[in-house]
Amino acid sequence: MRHPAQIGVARVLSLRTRGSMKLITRDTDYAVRALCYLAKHRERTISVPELVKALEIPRPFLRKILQLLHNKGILKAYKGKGGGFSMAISPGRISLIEVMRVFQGQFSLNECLFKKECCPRRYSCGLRKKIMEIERQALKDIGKITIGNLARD
Amino acid sequence: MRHPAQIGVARVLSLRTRGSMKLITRDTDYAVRALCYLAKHRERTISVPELVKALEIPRPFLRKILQLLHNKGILKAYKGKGGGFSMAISPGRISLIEVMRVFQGQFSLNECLFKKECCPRRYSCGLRKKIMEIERQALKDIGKITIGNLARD
DNA sequence: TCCAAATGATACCATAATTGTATCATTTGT
DNA sequence: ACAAATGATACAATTATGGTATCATTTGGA
Repeated sequence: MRHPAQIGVARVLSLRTRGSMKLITRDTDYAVRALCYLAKHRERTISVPELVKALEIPRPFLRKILQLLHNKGILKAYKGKGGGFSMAISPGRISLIEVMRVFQGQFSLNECLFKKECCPRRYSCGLRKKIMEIERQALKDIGKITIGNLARD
Repeated sequence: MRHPAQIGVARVLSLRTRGSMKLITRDTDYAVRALCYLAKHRERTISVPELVKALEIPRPFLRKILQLLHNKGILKAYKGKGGGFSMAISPGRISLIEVMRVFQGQFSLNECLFKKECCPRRYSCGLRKKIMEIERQALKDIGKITIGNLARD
């Protein structure tokens, strides 16, 4: 009679140890903070130094983030002395999902499933349908969250 | 009169270019494939070589994945000639979420929000609540998908 | 008994993503 | 003219991802 090999005690086999799936990366997070700040002070033009002070985000990183938001048309930018950034769109019309897309790319639950027509794996189409439905719903919900909402606390 | 700086044309500022958020990583995907195969042949013990042939997954990587599934108590392992792996639990009781947790760690939409009590950022509690609700729902849905489901196609 | 075939444990490694820094050019208000 | 701001872009450190490789151990069977 054959018996299964014993299960080891708390031995960590690595292969993803400390990781934890995070849907929102740091740059998205910073971007949201900055956008909220700008949304709360729409009357003024806000400079990077001010944002750095208020939000405690590393300066060069924040600059890059703001530049990208500007290039994407989400912010207006004013160069020169007294310059800075301001919202280019109403905060209520900027959803979290858009910000996520700027910094994290398109959403796709599992790349593997999308390569090759309908995937050579038998199981995948079933999984794909279900997963896509979940994704669709989550996107819809995240889409409802706007900078406007968040800025109002 | 001051006017906003112009928006550049299709200039890519890097800071996440080709990335696309994927919720299911390759090892989870491989694990699911392997589990489905095992689920479909519960009567037998399946060896790595057989799985490699059937699923076209790189051998050493698959071995590591199976070992981890074994250590987590999801698979039974038989050493020695004629050995291999088999399900330790009913496929219907292994949900996708568990497999994801094994390979991708705990789910957490945004780490930043969880560090420091309730976060020094004003906006975050609002965001956190909404995001957590979305997360909760998605987890619930993913939890409903089991290896049993998937193996049945 | 010995060997081949299997897993167990673990160390290593290449590439890409993440999270930044640093620098120089340009614009603009005073 | 100068200082203060953004624009563009190159570089860099750390971690995650997706693997390889190696040696030890177990086990069935000739």
